[in-house]
Parts: sequence; C-alpha cells; structure tokens
Amino acid sequence: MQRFIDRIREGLAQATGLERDELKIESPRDSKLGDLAFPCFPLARKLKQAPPKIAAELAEKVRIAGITTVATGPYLNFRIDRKELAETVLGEIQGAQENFGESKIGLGKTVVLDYSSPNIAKRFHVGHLRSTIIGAAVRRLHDALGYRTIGINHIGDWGSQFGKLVAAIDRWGDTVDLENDPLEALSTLYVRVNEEEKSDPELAEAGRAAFRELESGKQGHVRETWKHLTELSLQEFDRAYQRLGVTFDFVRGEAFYEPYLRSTIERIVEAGVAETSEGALVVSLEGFKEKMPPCLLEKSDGTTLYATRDLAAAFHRFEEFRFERCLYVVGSAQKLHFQQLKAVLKRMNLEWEPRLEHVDFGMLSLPGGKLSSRKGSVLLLDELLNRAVEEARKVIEDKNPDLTDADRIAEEVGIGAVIFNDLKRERIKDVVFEWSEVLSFEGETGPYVQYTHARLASILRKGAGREGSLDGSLLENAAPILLSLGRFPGVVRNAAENSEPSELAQFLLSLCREINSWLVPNKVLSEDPGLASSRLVLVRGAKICIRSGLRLLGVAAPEEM
RNA sequence: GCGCCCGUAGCUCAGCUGGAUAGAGCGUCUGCCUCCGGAGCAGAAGGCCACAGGUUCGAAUCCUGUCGGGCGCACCA
Repeated sequence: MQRFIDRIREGLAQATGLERDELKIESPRDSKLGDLAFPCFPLARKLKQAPPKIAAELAEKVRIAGITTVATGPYLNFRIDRKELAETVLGEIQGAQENFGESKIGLGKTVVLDYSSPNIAKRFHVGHLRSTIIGAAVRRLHDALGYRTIGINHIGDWGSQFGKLVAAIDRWGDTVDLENDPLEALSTLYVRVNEEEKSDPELAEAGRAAFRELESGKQGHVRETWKHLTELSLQEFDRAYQRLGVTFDFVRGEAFYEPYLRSTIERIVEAGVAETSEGALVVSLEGFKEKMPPCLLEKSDGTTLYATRDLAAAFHRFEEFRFERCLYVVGSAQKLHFQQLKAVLKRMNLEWEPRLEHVDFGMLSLPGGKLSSRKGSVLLLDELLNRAVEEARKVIEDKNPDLTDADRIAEEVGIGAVIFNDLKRERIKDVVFEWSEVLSFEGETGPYVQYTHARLASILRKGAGREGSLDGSLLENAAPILLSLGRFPGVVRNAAENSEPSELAQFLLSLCREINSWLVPNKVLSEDPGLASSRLVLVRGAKICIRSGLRLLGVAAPEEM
C-alpha cells in the first residue's frame, strides 16, 4: 500500500512542485469514489484558484502508472488498478508469510516497557489485567518493528505496607492458613491490620518498626518474612502470566533499586535542584506550566518514597539500556506521579527525559463500585478466566460438538475473549466490568475474529491443492479487503507509535467484517479452477494477516473452533 | 478549591491526528443454512457529535467558557 501512496506522492510532487511529505493522502469517504484521495484545499491559496478547478487540472496533468486519477469536486481521487492491487498486496503477504506486517524501523533501538507491576502479598485480580495485557501487546508491537524490547515487571515489593504485614503475621500468623493458601491468608491479614491499627497504636508502631528494619537492610526475621512473602506471591503471578501468555525479561521489584537510592539522591542534590522543606528533602516543581506539588525524595524520618525508587529505576534503566523509549504502562490515577518524575529529570536538564512516556489507561471498576484489596472486594483473575473458558466450552459443545482438542481450544477462545475485550477500546477509557460483555462471543469480540480465522482455515483445508496461480483481475470485488490488507503494516506501526493496541484490534474487526460479507456471495471453491485458485490466495493472505494481528495482541488463532 | 482525563444512536464504542453524506457492535424489528463454518450475512429503525462561543476555505476532531462524570492534589504506593 505504501508503494502506491509513494507513487501518488511522487506524481503529485512533480505536478505541483510541493514536497512529497507535505502532501496528505487520505481515504475517500465513500469507497466508490476511489481508493485514495488528495484534498486540494491547501493548494487553493498558493495557486489562487478554486479547489475543484485545481483538482480538475491535476487530474489531467498527473499520470501515475497503474493508477487512474479522477477529480470529484475539490478532491483528486485515485483508483489503483485492480489487478496490480491484488498482485502487489498478496505478493507481499506471500513473501513475508507470518512476518507480514513486520518491519525493521526499530532496528538498533531499545524500548523498555514497565507493565503489570502487581504488589506482592495480594491476589492477582482483574485490576492487574489492563496493565499486563496492554503492556504485553505494546511490547509485541515494538518487537514486530524490530526494536529490542525489554519487559520489566516492576513488582511492588517495598513500602510501609510490608512492615504492617510482617507485624500482622507476627501477631496473628497462627490464625490463618499460610501454608496451603498463602495469598488468601495474607489478604485476610492485610484487611485486618488496616482495620485494627486505627484503634491500636501499638500495632501501628510495630508495623512502622518492621519497615524501618526492612529498609535498614538488616538480615533478620523481618527480612526473612518479607522474602518469603515475595516468593509466595511470585509463584501465583507466574501462573497468571503463563495462562495469559505474558512474559518479562526482568522481574525487578522496587527492592531491586534499593542499593541505588543513596546515589540517586546524591545525584539530584548535586544537580542543585533539591531542597529541604518541612524536614523533608524535596524537588520543587513550581516553574512548570502544569502546577505540581513538589516531588518528595526523603521523608523527615530519612526513609525514601515511591518517587525516589522510580527515579532510581529510571536512571538505572537508562544507563543499562540506553533506551529510545521507556514506557510505563500504569493507570491514569498515577498521572501526576509520572509528571513529577519527568519534571525532576527536566530540572536536571537530562536530554533523555522526553523518552519516558506514561502509557496511561482508564480505571476498571465493578458495577457495584471500585476494586479495593483493602476491603477485599476483588474479582480474581483465575475466576474470570475460568468462567470465560467454561462459557467457550459450552458454545463449542453447542456449535461444534465433534471438535477434537476442545478443552485446549476452549481455553484459547475464552482467554482470547478476555484479552481482546480489554484491547478493543482506547486504553484511556474507563471500563466497567460487565460479565455479559466479557462472556459475549458475538459481534465485536475476540471470538468473532478467531471465528473468521477458523472459517478461512476451513476453506483452505477444503481447497488444498487448488491454490496456486494468482490472477489479480479476478479479485476486483475484493478490493476493500485488499486495501485493508495493504494497510496492515501501517496499522502496526501506528499502534506501536501510539502505544495503542486498540488501533490494531479495531482494524481486525473491520477486516473480518469485510471478509465475512465477501464470503457470502463469492464462493471461493468455484468450479472455475483459475477463479478458485486466485480466491484461495486471497483467503490465504487474509488468514495470515488476521493470525499476525491476533498474535500481536496476545490472542490465539485456532485453526478450528 | 485547584489540576488532568472523558462526554458521539437506548447501551458499549469507532471515526485514519482538521477534510466529502458521522460509522460499527449489542438490544429491538424483518429476512437468509438442500450452497466453502449461522460464533455468520443482508436490511429497517435509531444522531442538535453534552452545551455556548471562537479559529479555519472546512471542526466530532484545535482554542476558551459552562454543565455532567472519573481521577489526582508533600512525608502511602
């Protein structure tokens, strides 16, 4: 597709004398008008002529191989020769196969991604889903562009709540089952300690003391307990990641950066941007256009904060990876935190500060209200996935009872539904969790895309041996599909650039709609061998594209379902 | 109180970074399986793009204000 756009730009540049890059090529409102369009309005002032007249003149003047040019009002519309369109796009897919959509624009550059980042001692629940799924998808999108990607799980394993938890275990550890269901036990203790410390100063102090000991680095009972908590939690997280198909290069909790805290603070102090305020060490951020409270580096008792550890992590990551981008896939509730983080780096005049991006996303809430682990009102990930898989199993039982390997496919479809559902809308939008929506497999859903893929796979199986030569002129009525397929590499690029997997998800939905409606009146396995062969090549191309797209989103593409 | 984000069909959302007559899915109604997978397809109904100004040849898209909702605002993470 890009080749056609380039050709059009070239032709227009010659005819108008304008730079190629300033020629905006877009899609016409109605596909009947053409495949691509150039609005002539911007030229009106320069040429002192009405746009429709310019369009008409350009239509005469511009000659582009394989593309016919028609002026419609103020627009210059381009129609790509059908034969060439089919043969170019499908040829590209045939050449690239499952690598279709990939490119090398990121070669030699590194992108660090910080995603998932749950807190230890808590169950893995649906609140962790968005960061995990969005982050993993954004990461795969960058992989596809040739970037070296570094996925980091920035586990929340540090902070005063772990002091509280150690104190709670010391006091009530024998009242819960820490052996068989440790996370459940910890969750119970966490709720209890938050409740009781309000009226029990001794308990509150025990918690603070435990965190002080933890931060002191002392190898003793507190640290042992904390380490144990971490291990138990990571085991549970790993099960979730395995099921979701999510991986990391590094699991580095906040504790990992502990040894770098001193030098980080020194560095900021040396840069001359730190000051003491109300007994605490802060960086004032008053000069910025967004009004921000100061960033706290050290509490008045000398202990560090979240921001200190994130600053240490940012320095550490830059020094280790020299990243081109460092993406923090974290909820929009933490927007201010990342603004402050970047503002501190800006005050230090670090040129790489713009490379840090907060990839923020909207909040997930349950219909009854928000999720809160302190109150214990959560929906566990396993529970969600189990129910989706169970639902998929039922649908298979109903629609395709003879399916072999039905359990595995139910897992792929159920989990695919959950993942796709989270990626299909713009990430900034808040989401209210609705079972009816997550368990729906019709319409704009993951299973719809998977179904389309399976349907194409089925046709290819039945047409085995008949797929061969391609005569593009036989695929005239598939032009919308071909144009979409041609757009795919650009969609991947934009989705990565914008850290917005929904752009890819929306593309897939639209492609599947086009294909499903084309399939009805166009029998692929036609009596005519030439027609069947060409249509099979098209079906093959579409199947490859859908499969690649799903893979980038982290959704399986079963051959049958 | 201040700051940021969101507001498009009854509901959930797209709208290609400012372009032609605003599009899907769900739900409602009507059709389509002796025909490659009906988890599908075709059609109908449904819109003051929250509201008011402004910029522009052109605004759902950019700016200002108002209203509604969400999130955040120094020793939690």
